[in-house]
Amino acid sequence: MFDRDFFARPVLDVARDLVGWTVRHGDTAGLIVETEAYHQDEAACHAHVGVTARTSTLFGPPGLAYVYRSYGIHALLNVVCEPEDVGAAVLIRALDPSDGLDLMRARRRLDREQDLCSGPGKLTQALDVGLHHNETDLLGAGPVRLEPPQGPLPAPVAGPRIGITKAAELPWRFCATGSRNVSKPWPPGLRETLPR
DNA sequence: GTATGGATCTTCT
DNA sequence: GAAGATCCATACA
Repeated sequence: MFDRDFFARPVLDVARDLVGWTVRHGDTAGLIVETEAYHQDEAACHAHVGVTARTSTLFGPPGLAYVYRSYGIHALLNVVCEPEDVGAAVLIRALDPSDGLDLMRARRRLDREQDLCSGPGKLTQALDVGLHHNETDLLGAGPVRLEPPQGPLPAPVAGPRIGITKAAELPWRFCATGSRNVSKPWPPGLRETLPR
């Protein structure tokens, strides 16, 4: 078992350390291979505007899910980080599918493993995560759960975030080396992160 | 292989 | 009324 303090740490550290964890919902699960950090101090974060009906989850207890609709179509899954009253979260951007592949294929109406969870909107569809999971606990009490990695992991690489227009220069995207299931190929000149 | 545009809806102005 | 942390089908090279 792990503790809520893990998620109360700086969001950049949590984003880096979550690479290699497992997200599980029912019979489907996958290994996290890509994350991005968002913090209220930078403009790309929803919490940047302060506490509203939409963003209140981000200021809640660490370890909760923040799920919102993107482009009117997709549900995106985040993990709330930093102490309560600080608006920050880690976006889960891609998984290596590990359990329930056939169920994922049925939900995604696709065959190729590489296409099942290689994007933030894809993985929520594959795992059947929806807006009703917003504010549920990811630490074992809710239907969607995070599980820590079994053994030591290689340090992920860091680079700029994807699909945003504000604060796009910050290198707050973290990616597992060697996975083919990332949402977008890594740019040249990738950087090793500091050891965990 | 890359490029483009449509789908669709919550939130805030 | 516009913007947006996306995905996919289609068009072209």
